[in-house]
Amino acid sequence: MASNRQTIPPRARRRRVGRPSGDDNDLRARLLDAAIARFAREGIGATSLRAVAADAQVTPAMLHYYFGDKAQLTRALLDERLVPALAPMRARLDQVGDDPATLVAGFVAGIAEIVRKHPWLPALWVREVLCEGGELREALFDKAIPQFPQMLAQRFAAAQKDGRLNPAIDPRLLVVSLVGLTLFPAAGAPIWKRAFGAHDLDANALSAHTLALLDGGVQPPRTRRKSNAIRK
Amino acid sequence: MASNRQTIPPRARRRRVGRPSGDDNDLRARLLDAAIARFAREGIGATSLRAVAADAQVTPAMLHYYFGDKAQLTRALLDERLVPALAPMRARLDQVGDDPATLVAGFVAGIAEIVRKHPWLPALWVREVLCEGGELREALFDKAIPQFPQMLAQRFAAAQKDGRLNPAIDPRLLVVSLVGLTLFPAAGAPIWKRAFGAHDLDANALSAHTLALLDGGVQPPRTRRKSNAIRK
DNA sequence: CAACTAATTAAACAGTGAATTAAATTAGCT
DNA sequence: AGCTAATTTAATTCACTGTTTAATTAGTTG
Repeated sequence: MASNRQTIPPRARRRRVGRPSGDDNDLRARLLDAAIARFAREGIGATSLRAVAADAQVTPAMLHYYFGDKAQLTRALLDERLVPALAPMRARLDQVGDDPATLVAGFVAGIAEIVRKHPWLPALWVREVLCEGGELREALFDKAIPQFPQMLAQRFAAAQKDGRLNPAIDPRLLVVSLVGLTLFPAAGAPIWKRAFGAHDLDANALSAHTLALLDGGVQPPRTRRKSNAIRK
Repeated sequence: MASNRQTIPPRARRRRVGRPSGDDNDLRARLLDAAIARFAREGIGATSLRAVAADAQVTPAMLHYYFGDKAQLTRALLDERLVPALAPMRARLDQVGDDPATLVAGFVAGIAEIVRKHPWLPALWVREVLCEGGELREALFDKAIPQFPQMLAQRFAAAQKDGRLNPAIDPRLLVVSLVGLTLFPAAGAPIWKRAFGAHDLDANALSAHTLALLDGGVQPPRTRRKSNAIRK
């Protein structure tokens, strides 16, 4: 809403009409970058192609030239940005063994790496996957993470059968909890950093905390067996 | 009191013009209900007053009559729905003591109760508080939860000093983790229920799982201290 | 160097649906 | 009978949106 007054074009940064000279050969990638940044910040539905074009200092017609229409742009974003961003996680989890502790550690580290490399991802995930009616939810169900959560849950369940996982937790919900302890804090970082004034907490601190919580829970090592405040 | 609520007269889908007969005196509350449901499903920005009015089987002009404009409707929603919905949590946490275990259990139970009573809340929270640019974020910072997270974090920090909290976790991030383990799974329930086909998992199962995870972490009780001797 | 192709902007097109307001209509209350 | 409260109808106002066509310029090639 606020950034849409372009009737007076800034004289400085204005391209001449016609084919430009020089090497602007990765413009398509720049358009994708601009689009994904806007989509993450405002949501796909609320983002106009004009805004994306303005961010990339280009006219809306360029988006049509490179992508056709908005749906195809979104699809390109999914295929060329989101799916590749998530891909390393699968490889990583295939490498670590079947032990729950290493699986969990691998997941936490994997999300941390993804978030570090693609800062737009948590917000986009929340908006377009977590929210009902998000435009990427169905697509991700179909192609990106076909049976990824199920695979994780099954490995947890197998470990639980072998007595290598806390028997009181649910293997499927553990996957949900892992997302809630990694992607969710990443998406909410602006909030809690401000709420706590916690500018000393970086990604490493978050990972360490999360791993400690997942490893031992809230109680201190000593009183684990004696204090049965939450014992069924 | 509830004589003429949502029981639509089968013949008259459309109301007649002019003041209606009978006691339709809780219409304002019904408008708020319709609005909050839409806002949670589609987001405030994407919801038209027309849609809200249609849901309540009323014309858009009624919304103007009762609330003025959209901003005032949103404000009313915040004051009369969201804040009261969150209020019991504070009372609950004042009752349980300062022990981290009871605090955590109280928080989990408190969120579960809120979600049960107000099913729209998780989605609305995600959309309008968690997402950047959410229309309720600033308002909540100002009035609803003024120092609520800080208070929790301080109580955790104090307990940690006394050795009653796992020293490897961060008291502030523990608050974040708690939200990620409760509100987030509630908001994402449609996703994971579908992903896992987990229709056997209800709110109780979720609470039990979460408490178990927070209490002991992922590892089974016996093998906690880096032992690979699997005791059965 | 002429012709063709690629990249780009400018400007128009064709809708859409939004919030809000004014006025008319009906019911209840004194 | 008349005032007030609660509704709907219909009009007003208008900001944008995605998309397309045509013009313009730069490289490329024969």
